[in-house]
Amino acid sequence: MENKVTLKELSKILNVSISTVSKALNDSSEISHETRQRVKELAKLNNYLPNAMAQNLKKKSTRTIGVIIPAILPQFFSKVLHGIETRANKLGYKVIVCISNESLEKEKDGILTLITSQVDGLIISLARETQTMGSYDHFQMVSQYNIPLVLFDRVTSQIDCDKVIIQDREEARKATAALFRSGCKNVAYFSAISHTSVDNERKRGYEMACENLNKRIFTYTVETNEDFDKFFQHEFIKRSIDGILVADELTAILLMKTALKRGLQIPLDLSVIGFANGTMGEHFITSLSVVDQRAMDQGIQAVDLVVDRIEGRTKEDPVEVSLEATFIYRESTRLISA
Amino acid sequence: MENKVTLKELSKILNVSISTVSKALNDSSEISHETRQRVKELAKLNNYLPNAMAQNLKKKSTRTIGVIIPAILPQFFSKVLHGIETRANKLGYKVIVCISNESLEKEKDGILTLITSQVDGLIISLARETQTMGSYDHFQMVSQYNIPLVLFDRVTSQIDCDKVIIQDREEARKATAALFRSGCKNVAYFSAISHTSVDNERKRGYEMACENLNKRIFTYTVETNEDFDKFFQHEFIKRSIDGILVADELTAILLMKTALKRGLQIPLDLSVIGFANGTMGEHFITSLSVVDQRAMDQGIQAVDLVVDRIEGRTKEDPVEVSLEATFIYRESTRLISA
DNA sequence: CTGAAAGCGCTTACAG
DNA sequence: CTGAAAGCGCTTACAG
Repeated sequence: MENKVTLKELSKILNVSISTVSKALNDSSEISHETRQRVKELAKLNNYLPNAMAQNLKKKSTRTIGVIIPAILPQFFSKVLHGIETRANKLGYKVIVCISNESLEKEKDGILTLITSQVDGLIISLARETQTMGSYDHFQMVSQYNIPLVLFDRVTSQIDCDKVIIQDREEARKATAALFRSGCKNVAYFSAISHTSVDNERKRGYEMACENLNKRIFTYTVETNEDFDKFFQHEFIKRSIDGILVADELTAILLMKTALKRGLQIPLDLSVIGFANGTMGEHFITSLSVVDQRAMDQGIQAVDLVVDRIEGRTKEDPVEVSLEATFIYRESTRLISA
Repeated sequence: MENKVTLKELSKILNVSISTVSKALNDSSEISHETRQRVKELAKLNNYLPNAMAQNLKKKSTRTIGVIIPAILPQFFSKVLHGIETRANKLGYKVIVCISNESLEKEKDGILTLITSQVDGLIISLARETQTMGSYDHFQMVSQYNIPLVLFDRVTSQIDCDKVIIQDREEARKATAALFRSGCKNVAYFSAISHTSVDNERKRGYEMACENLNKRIFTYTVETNEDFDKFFQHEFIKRSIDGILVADELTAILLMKTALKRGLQIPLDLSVIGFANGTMGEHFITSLSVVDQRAMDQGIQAVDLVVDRIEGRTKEDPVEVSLEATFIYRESTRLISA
């Protein structure tokens, strides 16, 4: 009922000017110690909170970071968001979140909304549709408005900005090689996120490993449960596949589920390695060996990069942070000799 | 480089007043059709975007909803957030997210930050520490500043505001009764979220079911893996427990994992029902029967309630929406006769 | 040490 | 139909 208290009201009560109140609350050395005390007491008494809109308008900084993620349900993205939120808060920044839902249009809207909201910086992982269409015009706004931008995980060389990624290609290559080393004869690649940058990279890494060892390449796009069934009925048998690298966690779990239901033994009949490191893969029986995408670290790094830009600590050239991923050895793979 | 365009600059180029530009962009009927066209064209040409800080300061509305969740990693909360974000966007609101990390202090900070940010409304699920200590003083600020508030899932009768919950007590009672009906002789209650409102309610519902049927009550608080091992070594045998109601998904999974590792059969030797409805329980082998907490719906309802308040569509009295949860029958329970 | 004034970028009565 | 003016709640040179 009593509603917001303003500097003006405090100044009236104390019979001093608004300027004095403002300076006192900001601990300006211009103001006498005694006045500072009086002002602060009254402010606390009235639960005074500044109006950030007014402050920001004046200071031309909102201490807010805008974040656009393609989805929030895959644990990878909620972990990154956790990293972003925690780090941003520690550095005194708020976070406004938009979810693009893998849609180019919603990503565009998100960018406009966030620029309008005067965010000091942006952290974005590209929508699948955006990457499929290769449509990046909407990022011109970002550079025109001179807003520091960090891309993570789903990135593109077509946008000139700071980036955070893991070494997807190299990790996929190593994981594939490890499967062969553990005794697999025919290793396939599964993905439900085709056309994303990370999928391209991982697939390429997989292919490189196969080429190096003169192995045949088998890549599959899977979307529905039937795709899995079909795979096991035909390709799995025909190609004698006994190892699979999977580009995302949920797909890896669905794959293993189908295999187990069909009476296959993991990792004896079929070895599996997944990407990302989620609770689901960790607790599944059999537990999933994974390339840890270091979600939390990606979030933290992205914040550090964007804040460095905002606060002018980075010189001109774009920075690309390529985190070294770690392989987590679990039950879905046979012992791998170093 | 070129940086933000303002009304003033547009007005200079067109040789009209700032007021005219503003009105034209807002499609005011005061302005001639021709001028409107000219203004809009120039605005588009220059990628003009309004400064929301200035607009909000004037209009005293930010069309922003502040959200505080205790955690984001449990899928329940990221699903709710997804519901909130989607619905809020559809209604033209932005979302600022704070994560309290189950800490009272961070919850307080979050509230101050969000009030300072002039959010039009708040959606909060209480931190565990807040509920444990029963410390709700920081909510006085919210009512003093007259900010519409909706509590969801973790709520308290001590705060007078709109609420969204599921009927935790009744659902727990029904689930427990169902376990007995399916043939269980001794049903226990497991929780890793003790002292939260939802835990209290679910425990109470469990107890009611036991009392109704003259069954003994066994409640356990579990935090570590050892707790599970200890349980199976002692209590499980001593009490001949063959059914367990679990207050959260992860605990249910860890419980089943331990049971399966010890060679028990689910649901033959042990039936399990969990709360929340996550991907993990769905895909676990054996899949988990659950009370669906309707995460997405809770988020949507919370937004509707808070927006109704913001836009003055609700009269005085607090509204409590109590969603009917649905039971999802899966493999972790024996067939339950109606 | 204190205060008057200008201004951040908008919107909106009000006058013409 | 257009524009001058006031004001949203702050901050910050500048004067005194």
